Amino acid sequence: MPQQFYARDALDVARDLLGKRLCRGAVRLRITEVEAYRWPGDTANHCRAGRTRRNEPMWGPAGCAYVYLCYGMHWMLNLVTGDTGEGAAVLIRSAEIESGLAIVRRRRAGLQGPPLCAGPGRLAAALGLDARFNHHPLHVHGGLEVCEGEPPAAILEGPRVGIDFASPGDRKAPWRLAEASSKWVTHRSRFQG
DNA sequence: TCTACGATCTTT
DNA sequence: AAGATCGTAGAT
Repeated sequence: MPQQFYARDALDVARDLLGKRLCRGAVRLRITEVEAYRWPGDTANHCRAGRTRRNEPMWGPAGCAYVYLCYGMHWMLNLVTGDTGEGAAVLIRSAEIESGLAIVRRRRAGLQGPPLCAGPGRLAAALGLDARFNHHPLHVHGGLEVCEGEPPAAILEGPRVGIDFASPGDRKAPWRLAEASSKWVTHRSRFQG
């Protein structure tokens, strides 16, 4: 996807990322679940308190990766959105493995059992991501990139996961999006009927 | 420096 | 319901 694709409101980018393909070498994943961290005023957003060393990529140009370590053990992949100077991003939470299953299994050697690619920690592990991918431009060919794909027929919308510290309004905001028909979605019961 | 805690995942 | 496990942020 061109850089322009990412230079919009995180919620719009999140919706359009569903069904797109996330590729690194032979590993190709179809995105099934995402979360938008918007700007400004989103109290769940890592940038809520301004610029810090960790959230640096989020203030930079759209289309770059924001990769950070969560709970001391899981890498999270975010794609920076909006204009430079705004702190917004989309967290990629789950995907379906379209190719490169053997490589993904190898990378997940330390973890156990299926599902292989549901949940943001597993997804980053499947792609073999770590701090080296922080700031990586997704819109540049080669390395890690996002390619065209078929959009989902129906989309589920619900509150984001793991943000109990945010304001009541932001905790309720339906900014987690998922492909309704996909098996590769976490916390299904938390979506509206 | 010091310390509390987190956009998770697994097993119980 | 809780443990693994460590970088970050805000306070000192």
